[in-house]
Amino acid sequence: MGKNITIVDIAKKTGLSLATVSRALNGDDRVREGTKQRVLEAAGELGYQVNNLAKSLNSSTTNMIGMLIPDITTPFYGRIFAECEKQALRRGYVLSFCNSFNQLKLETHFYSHLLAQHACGVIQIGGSLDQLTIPAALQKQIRSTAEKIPVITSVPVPDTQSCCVFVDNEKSMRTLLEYLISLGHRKIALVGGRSNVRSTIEKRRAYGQILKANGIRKEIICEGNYGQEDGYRAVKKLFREPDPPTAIIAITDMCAVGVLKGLNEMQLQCGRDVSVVSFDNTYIAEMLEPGVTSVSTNYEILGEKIIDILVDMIRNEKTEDHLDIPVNFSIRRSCAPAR
Amino acid sequence: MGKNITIVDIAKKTGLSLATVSRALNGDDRVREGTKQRVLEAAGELGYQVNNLAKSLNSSTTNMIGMLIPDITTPFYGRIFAECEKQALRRGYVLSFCNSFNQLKLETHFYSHLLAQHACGVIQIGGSLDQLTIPAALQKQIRSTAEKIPVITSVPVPDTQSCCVFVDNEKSMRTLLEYLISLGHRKIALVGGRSNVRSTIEKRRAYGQILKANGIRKEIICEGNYGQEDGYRAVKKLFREPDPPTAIIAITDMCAVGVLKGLNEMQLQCGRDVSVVSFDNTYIAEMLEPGVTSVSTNYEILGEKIIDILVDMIRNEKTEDHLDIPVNFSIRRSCAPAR
DNA sequence: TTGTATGCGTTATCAG
DNA sequence: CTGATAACGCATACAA
Repeated sequence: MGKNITIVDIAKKTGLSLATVSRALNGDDRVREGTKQRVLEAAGELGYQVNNLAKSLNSSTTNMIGMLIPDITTPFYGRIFAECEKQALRRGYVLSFCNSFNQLKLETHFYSHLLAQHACGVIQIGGSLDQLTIPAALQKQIRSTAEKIPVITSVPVPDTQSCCVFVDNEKSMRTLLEYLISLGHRKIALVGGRSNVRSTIEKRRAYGQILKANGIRKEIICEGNYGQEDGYRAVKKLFREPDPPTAIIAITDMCAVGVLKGLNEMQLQCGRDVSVVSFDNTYIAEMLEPGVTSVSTNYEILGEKIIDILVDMIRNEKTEDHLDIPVNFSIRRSCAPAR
Repeated sequence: MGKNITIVDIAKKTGLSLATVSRALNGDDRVREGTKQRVLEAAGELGYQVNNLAKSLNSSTTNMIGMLIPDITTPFYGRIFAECEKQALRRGYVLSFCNSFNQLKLETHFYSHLLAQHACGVIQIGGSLDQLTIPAALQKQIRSTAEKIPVITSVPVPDTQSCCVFVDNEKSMRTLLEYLISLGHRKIALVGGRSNVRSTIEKRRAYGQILKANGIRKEIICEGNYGQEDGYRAVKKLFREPDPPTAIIAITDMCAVGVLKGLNEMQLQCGRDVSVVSFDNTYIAEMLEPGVTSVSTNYEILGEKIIDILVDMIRNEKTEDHLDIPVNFSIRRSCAPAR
């Protein structure tokens, strides 16, 4: 590993000063075209590589945005990440990313890391943030981080300058329910989801309100988690009891997978005997047989909004206070009129 | 945004010198326990945050490893990434990651970025690397990068110091084929995959050799891509012709999804009329109905090896030259004896 | 248009 | 054990 090549070397080689070389390299106007060429040429010959560390240290600013997500192997979060990355690149920023796996320690650690690296902004989606009461340690970390750099969270954090880009769970739930009700369903179960997770709570609240508004008394809620097993277990239970639902709302696409497995085992046909819909509208919903009708926020727009707002904050510009992200609703073959 | 708090501030507050503060902060032995406490306390009170930029600039070393992957939203690459991240964190390194989307420009750009950030190592899996002849621009970039920092690739790059951690496609194919043959199948189709992708070429070569070794003449190869549509299309075509296969090997789990859809439409039952297996063994294979028998390298071990070797290279230690990563074979309900 | 000198926050070297 | 000072590579205010 030979010595690093720096602008000093270029200066020597060209006989110019550091300042001129620096300016030429950064496309400063006030440098003669000829000199600029000389510098660029010398840089190429020497195999010069900028050192962003020095650059950032000097300017005390980077183009790195941190992104904290529970689990990127999940199609839902994976998609959100990919959209954010795309937008960030477009705006000249780089995303530095970390799986939190819902571990508080990893989360707070990542915030410190970002601060140490002088990231120019942070995005956290889900994780411990989703708990009904955000852990004090995380709250504190976010608070102190937000004093230095812009922070965007998927859930509002009290007493903080962080900005919340929220997903409208009420609207999604309304979309699903109105669809099912329009098909004549009145016994509709909501399957999966923990009662200490904010988004689930919001969905359940909307579920209750909308049912009531439509004159439906019966709420069927199956507590669980967000995976395949949870949908499976719920179905098994629901259809062993008398008066089972005619339609099922799965809390995630993965949960719907289990629902379909369960129905299948019980010789019930999805899309004929029982209607199934789900949240998240990832490729999983499309992949199933039959394809499952599913709803989510529009991922492209979500990613765009998140990055737009963050970049606005970074550049100290005005930023939208209200945002209305449209819903992505795909009707597939998993539903039929109630009989 | 108030002024940054640095060790200078701590030095002032404690009346110590910069050097001592620095040492105390880094847990240097040769500093009195009492002073250390004073420093730590002051740091806490001031809300001091290390500046890794300065640190790295000075030591000209970071703990950041770059990882370049085609598309992280894919369960296959997502899993590999997650395993690498886990191992990297365990070893005290941070992964900086970029989706290449198979775009040459993004790839070379990412290499420059990593060099500029003084990453301590790079991992590239797939992408343009998978093309039969690696694009010259990428090859050049890898070559010059590998002169400065360790590089690990999923495919050997000629004339380079980069290290290749390869996946044994032959072994995987053998596992699948021997299983099918042991069930009595002799008309086995290989569905999906482009003929200019190295891993596919390797799989096809193994497919041909193993069939021949078992006295099977007939090779049925359906060119395509790696998605759902490709499996679907292939099945439609295969079963419209006379003498269709009794077993299908899908080039990926996603491809198997399409295969199942196609069979379903043609009233053929997977796991009874036709046997289906696939590569990658991601949760997709498990999710399908019926679950699809699938094979892959062991992801945990792959991630571990990759990071172990890279870290060895970073620390200039000896590194394994040969690595034998075991195969992950899950038998599910998608196969039956040939009739 | 170009050059000089200084600082960004740390660590390392050399002296006490 | 502790302190002063010089790097690390770059950008910029100020001077020419």
